[in-house]
Amino acid sequence: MHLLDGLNEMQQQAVSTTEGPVMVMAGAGSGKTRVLTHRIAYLIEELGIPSNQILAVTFTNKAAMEMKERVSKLLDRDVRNMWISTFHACCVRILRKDILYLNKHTRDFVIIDEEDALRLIRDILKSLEIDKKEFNPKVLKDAISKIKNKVYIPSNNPYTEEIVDKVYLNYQKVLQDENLLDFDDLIIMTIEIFEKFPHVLEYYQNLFQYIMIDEFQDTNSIQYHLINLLAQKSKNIFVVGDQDQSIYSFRGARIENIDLFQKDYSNTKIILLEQNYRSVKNILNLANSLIEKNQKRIKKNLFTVKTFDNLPVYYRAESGYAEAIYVKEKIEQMLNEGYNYSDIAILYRANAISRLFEDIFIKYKIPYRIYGGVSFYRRKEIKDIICYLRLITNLDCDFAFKRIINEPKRKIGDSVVEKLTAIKDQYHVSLFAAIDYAEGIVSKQQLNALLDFKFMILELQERIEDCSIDDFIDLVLQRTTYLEMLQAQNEEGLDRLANIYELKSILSDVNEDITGSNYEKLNVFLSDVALKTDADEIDDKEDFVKMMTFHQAKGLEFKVVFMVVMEQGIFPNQLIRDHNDLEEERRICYVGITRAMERLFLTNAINRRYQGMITSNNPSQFIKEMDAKYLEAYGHLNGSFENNYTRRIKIVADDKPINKDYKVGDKINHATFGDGLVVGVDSKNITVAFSVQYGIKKLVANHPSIRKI
DNA sequence: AGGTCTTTCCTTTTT
DNA sequence: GGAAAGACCT
Repeated sequence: MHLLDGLNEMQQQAVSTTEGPVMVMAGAGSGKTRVLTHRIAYLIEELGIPSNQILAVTFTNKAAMEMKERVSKLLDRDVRNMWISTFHACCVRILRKDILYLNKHTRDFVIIDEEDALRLIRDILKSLEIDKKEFNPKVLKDAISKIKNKVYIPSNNPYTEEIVDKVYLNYQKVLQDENLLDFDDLIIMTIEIFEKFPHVLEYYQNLFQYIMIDEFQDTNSIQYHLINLLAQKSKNIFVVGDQDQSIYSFRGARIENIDLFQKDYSNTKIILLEQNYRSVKNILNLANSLIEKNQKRIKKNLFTVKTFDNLPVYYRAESGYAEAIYVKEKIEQMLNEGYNYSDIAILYRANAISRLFEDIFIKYKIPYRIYGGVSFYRRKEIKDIICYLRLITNLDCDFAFKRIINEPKRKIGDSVVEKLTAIKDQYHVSLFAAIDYAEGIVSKQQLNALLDFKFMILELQERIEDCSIDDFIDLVLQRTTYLEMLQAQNEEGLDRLANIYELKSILSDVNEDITGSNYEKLNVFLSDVALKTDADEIDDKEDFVKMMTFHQAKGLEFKVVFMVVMEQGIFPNQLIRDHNDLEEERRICYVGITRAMERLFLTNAINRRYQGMITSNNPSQFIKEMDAKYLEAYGHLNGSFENNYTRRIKIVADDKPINKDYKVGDKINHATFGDGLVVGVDSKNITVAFSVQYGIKKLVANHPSIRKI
């Protein structure tokens, strides 16, 4: 049975235990994706389960895509129509079919992202005349999301329930009126249909004979509720998770679901995957020694057979700049040792940290790519063009209308939109249709601008089938004068235009993949564009260093990992409130370490510029918590905080001397003995005269505690 | 309505 | 330090 070949005993068990509830506790790098993909293939090939009766849920598009690809390879056939997707995409697929039951939205609802939602909240605050200085829209949005996700809200929040409720109700009303759904709604509405219309639920319960959930430790309450509903009938539910890698609790993820699952499914079979196939011993031991400091966890015994002589390295630089230089030098060293740029990843706690390293990499011509930050589909110009396409394909889409009515500027400002909104409310029409009632309400000039806009959109609508959908972008760009606006902006405009051309090439793929009229093609594309996050797909062909946050690195692996800016206040972050938060930060650190296969570098600096200020942070407490015998430490290890612990870590001479070629008469500084004068030099050592207190010492010349001054 | 100066705010963020 | 929202001026 080839699907079990090459799997260890536990993995085979996980693949072949198909009936009833199963929970797999899969440590980092223990081959859980392998198990999941083989299990799907096993169900289809060995048990003859129809491929559309299996539901596999992942957390990222990337993970879903990877899983589909691997299953497709195992089965040697097209799996495009299988239910392998994220929670949200799965719900969208259900809602596009069944949302009419709720009688609130139509099937062509528009999904809005977080930024769009925030925009709506700001508008609502304005209309309710609530001061946004007093009530931060972002906090309100989070509060609303927490209500929707049924997450407990601490009672000490200054946001009186009254205000939150008021904004919440208005927000929901706007969403319904404008046929919009936010990310939370996708899950909630699906549950609502299932609970109100049992025959719909039954349909899906019968459809999904086998359900599999990846990254189970990161499911939140309603997601858990959803899969519970679906699995009620077959009880063939298979979840894979690792509590030590739960790093999304700030978004409502509940590790408790692991316990809950075992209670809700009393006959759960538990399978432990404890062999790590990714990291060498020293790295795994280091990770284990750290995560043991978490009290709230079940001990496990993750082991590896991979050995390697190198120890993970800790380096404390003098400044953020020096830290980046060190990383650059180590990258060069790794290249000499035979690694490629693409084997190397720089991981950090916050996106803003990438900048310093970026500057150095540009200067020294190290090819790199930053993942995350502002993702492609969130860029202003992309959203603008998408909203043009939305309005053209659906004139009633007020949300799109508001975004682009004055972009590029056509002298239709807020006051005009307010007037149109009043007309809309009075006649119960869309904003676009409200233009027809605007005569006499807006000035003559404004009316003309509105009519120009109207005819422009109508004309584009008529010409939609005239060319391929990607070429239609050019038409939109020209006719709306968006192109003209960008061309007037020099460099920035060119960047934005390049992004739009990128969108165009994505659309040309859509053009080939989907059959039907342009109108239909665009509708398919637009229907779930909000769910797309990374057009920045990893391109393995090119050779570059990857830079990303720890969160983004989850599920990935790299031969060489740099964990940078390991400083107290940044990581763990200063905003943590309690012990639970600290444990989550520690798990983030654990996730970071366990991404590394062969080489690991932890770095930080004594001083750095951060958020416009010069700050000096202590080394991250996590460094101190790691078992020192798995670390080699270099650099500026002096200072009261560290004296304590430098004793605990091995200080070994750096393979590259920081200061070389001393000669008699040089002034140097030693970490412990202070300033001194070189009085003698031989092949390896220097003799230095320090202050009376320390006298004359013979020292290893390239020792990291010595530097030239 | 739109340009420019000034103030404010900064975690993480699979969807 | 730098983006983004807000205030102020034209």
